[in-house]
Amino acid sequence: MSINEEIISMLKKTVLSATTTGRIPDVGLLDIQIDYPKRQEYGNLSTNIAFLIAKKISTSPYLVAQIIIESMEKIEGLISRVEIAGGGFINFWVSKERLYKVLKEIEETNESYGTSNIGQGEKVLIDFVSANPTGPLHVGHGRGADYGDILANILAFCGYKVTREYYINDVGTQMRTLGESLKARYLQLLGQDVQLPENGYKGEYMVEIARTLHRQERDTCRNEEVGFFTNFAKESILEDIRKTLIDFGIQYDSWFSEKELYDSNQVDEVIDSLKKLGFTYESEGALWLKTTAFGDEKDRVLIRQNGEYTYFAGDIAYHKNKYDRGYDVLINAWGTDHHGYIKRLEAAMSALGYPANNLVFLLCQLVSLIRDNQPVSMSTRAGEFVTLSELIKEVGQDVARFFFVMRKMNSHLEFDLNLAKQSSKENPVYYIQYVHARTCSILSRAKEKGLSLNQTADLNLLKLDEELALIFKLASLPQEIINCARFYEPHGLTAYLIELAGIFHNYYQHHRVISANKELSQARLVLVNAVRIVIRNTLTLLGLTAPQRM
RNA sequence: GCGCCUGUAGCUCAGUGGAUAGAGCGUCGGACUCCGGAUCCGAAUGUGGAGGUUCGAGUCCUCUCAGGCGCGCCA
Repeated sequence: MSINEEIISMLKKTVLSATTTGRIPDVGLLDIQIDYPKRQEYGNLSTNIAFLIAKKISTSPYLVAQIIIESMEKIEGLISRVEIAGGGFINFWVSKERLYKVLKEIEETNESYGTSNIGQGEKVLIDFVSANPTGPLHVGHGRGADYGDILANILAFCGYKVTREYYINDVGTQMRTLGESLKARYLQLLGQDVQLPENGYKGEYMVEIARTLHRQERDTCRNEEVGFFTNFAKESILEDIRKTLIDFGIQYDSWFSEKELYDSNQVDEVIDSLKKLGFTYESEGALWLKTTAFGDEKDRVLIRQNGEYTYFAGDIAYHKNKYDRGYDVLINAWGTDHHGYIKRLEAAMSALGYPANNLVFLLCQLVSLIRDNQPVSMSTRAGEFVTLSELIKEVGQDVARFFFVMRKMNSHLEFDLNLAKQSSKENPVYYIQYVHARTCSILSRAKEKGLSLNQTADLNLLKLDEELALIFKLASLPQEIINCARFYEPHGLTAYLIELAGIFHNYYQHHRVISANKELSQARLVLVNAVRIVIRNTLTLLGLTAPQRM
């Protein structure tokens, strides 16, 4: 049990006993909150429980707090001091013994320190990036990629069974346009005077693909159908996307093709089901789904007048397929430009009788790139966007990943290339990674001097305020991770790392780890090692490297 | 016009309805002959606006102003 859990359990017991002895009336269930106070003189943790109770029974929070403290069912070795402050806050100081236990725990659990089991083995499928295979990933996709991957890491750490999936939109008009564009570029290489189609893909990468095709097949493809070119373009682009994601440190468990949904009749089947359920109708030559019956603004088309299926039709089949594969939670990490699409998909799934509340939509706001205080144009049509792989090349994988996840996903991200690159030494990524390198360096230095990590080190020697604050910060990692998982917000971990790094650097600057005092040195080495483990585990969750040297 | 998101320090942004609103960058001034100076210490500047809810509001509600995105038988 974590310290927070122990305190909550202690408070629950206390309230129960105060109720049974009649000192407090029965107030029912309480949502007890444990806070981290902002000021050191308020202790390590605080609770507002007295305010909650006082409100229900209309009395003074201070009085309630007093009663709670007097009837406190103390847990042995957990708390060293309790105080009332600010008119009703109850502040706790965690005992040294409890903190030393955390150090032991970190050492023993090592790579798995910070894990929890709030997921209880629930199966989660997270669909992220899923950019159309019509061009290279750009910077905006990078944010979604980073976010989805880190979220998957965090959920897995919290006991969920996570699958990362990429949904490939490989049917429809855009695919035809893609094939036509490649064919035009290819024929141009053969010296023919051919124009790109009107909404064709103008990017330079299409010329590259045409060159590759020409290199492989010479002029033998000149009479091939568009479908041939579509396929060739799709495969080369997907290969490029896959490679870019690997360069970014991201591996998918599954690549799911929309085309296969059609080929295996799953789209027709799902439309049949919807028809039988009576949620469809025909109008103006098209087939509509009554999404308004489930709160959508207007009904949506499934099959167009010209007989083609909409993207929506395929997506319903896709989500049905995901449920049928046995996933409990379906997470869709999309760009904010898809938000209008959520209602209709929820409506469709409700119509089919699937639990809509297991559908989770997480929207990443857009990214704008800034260079030399000027916005960088990222128009896809003109083919002048900055690709993700260019960004990785320019600022490095770690910096790119950290910058993407540093902000809340529903705020816009301004990615300042100059800041990320030129002032890289002032960069928070390095600030954090430096802690890792430094701890590694201290440990190896200690080893040279014949001081090794020792199970029997006397941790009681760690009694400086800075040391206890540092350990307490290490102790809060599991809870930090749980909070991130619960709200699907990984950016909290970046803040955690910056704070932890600050505390450590400060400590290091003012106190020697390795000194003439052998016992003290050994105790401090245990602390340093614990910092190393926590930093490394958290960096790993964020998809970042933990360098031993820099 | 309607819907979603965002307005917090000079800039980029944190901030479970809780106590004196915090970081980084930038600016200015300092630090051990020492385990890594990619470090540390110190200084300054504040919630777009108006109401409301309550013991308490950056956080919740209403209105308003400003910016972004979306409102296809595109994907």
